[in-house]
Amino acid sequence: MIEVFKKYLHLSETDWDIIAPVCTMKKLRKQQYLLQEGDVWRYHAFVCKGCLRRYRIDDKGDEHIIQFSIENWWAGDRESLLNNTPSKYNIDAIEDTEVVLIRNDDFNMLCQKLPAFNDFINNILNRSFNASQQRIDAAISLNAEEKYLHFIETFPHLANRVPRHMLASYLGITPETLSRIKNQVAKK
Amino acid sequence: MIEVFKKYLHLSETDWDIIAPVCTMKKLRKQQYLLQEGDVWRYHAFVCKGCLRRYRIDDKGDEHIIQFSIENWWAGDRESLLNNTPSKYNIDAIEDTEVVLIRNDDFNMLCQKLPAFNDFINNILNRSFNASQQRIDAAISLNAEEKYLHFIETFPHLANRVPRHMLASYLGITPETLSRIKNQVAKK
DNA sequence: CGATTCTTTGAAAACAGTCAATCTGTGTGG
DNA sequence: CCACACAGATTGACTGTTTTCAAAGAATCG
Repeated sequence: MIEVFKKYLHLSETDWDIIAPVCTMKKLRKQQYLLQEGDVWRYHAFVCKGCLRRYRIDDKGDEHIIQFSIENWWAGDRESLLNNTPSKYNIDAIEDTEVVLIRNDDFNMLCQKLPAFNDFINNILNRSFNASQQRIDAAISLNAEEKYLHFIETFPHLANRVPRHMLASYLGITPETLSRIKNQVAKK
Repeated sequence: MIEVFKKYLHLSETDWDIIAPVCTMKKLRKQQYLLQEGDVWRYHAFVCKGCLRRYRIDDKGDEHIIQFSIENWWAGDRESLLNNTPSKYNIDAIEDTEVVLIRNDDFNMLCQKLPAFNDFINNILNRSFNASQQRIDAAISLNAEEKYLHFIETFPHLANRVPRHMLASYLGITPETLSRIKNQVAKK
């Protein structure tokens, strides 16, 4: 559980004495919500095991997946967290999942007290930022087939782990199109 | 020039005594490059006046605009900056533009010495991050017409300021499609 | 004013989406 | 443990949207 967290974030034991008390372990069953549209998100969530998805439901009732979060990544809704506004997203578990939750004020305290923690977090933020820039690039530059190929190249592990219709939603194409593309690609 | 920078970032005069020496003013003519593909980006650039675009050129020679930066926003390539790698982007001026440049090490020094500066930067980063999340959402959820409407709603000022073919590139559609959509929308 | 670049328009082709039917696999309850 | 139900995946035929290519108009800049 929290061992995973520890393993990933290399800090001294005394640092951990500060971190541990503000951490809450949460287990999610497949399909279970971590956040529902309309609620305000107040945490930072570190995924120790499993896989989460963050998605929006549009006027027509269609789901659009903004993000997948697997082990060793963070999940949540920064927008809701920072602005104290109701979230427009849902977050739920694609697999049985375990997360560490840290309340926002505790989190800020950790960033202030522990420079190593702060650096760690900044590093993650920067990588996330770069990742979203690349996703924008892919979304505006590539056609459906290229988007699929780009995805399996960038996240080879995820492609088999995520249900196809969710992958389609993430890529911004229909499940039917994705299915046809997969066939087409397989033939080559 | 730097007055604009001052006006936007509210700090004491003694703080400014620290900031001013590490700032370089740079004027760019329309069309002039701030960064070219292959170069390593080593600065943080604050736009005082004008408008920049960051774009990538794909294998077919087509441009894809990742970002516009207008007054009071930052520009640059974080990926190149943080990883010390050659940039895959070009940045150039859409209008005559004035930017303040701060070298990365100076910038980090400012963040450390001046908490107010650090907060200011973090705030910008967070807002940029949220903006890119929303752009991803739009890119995967909307059709061409909706993308256009979403843009002029989100950035009403920019729509008239940016050449159409660049707006098309930013939205991930062709100039022809954008032209037709505009007509169609105007009729309603 | 002339040249270049940008924008618009039209027609055809390529692409992706929709709808409906079938197939597959998984899990649940009898 | 089997059979059934259900959700997800695939396939086909069709529709609609977007791109492509080519040409003609506008706008801009030297």
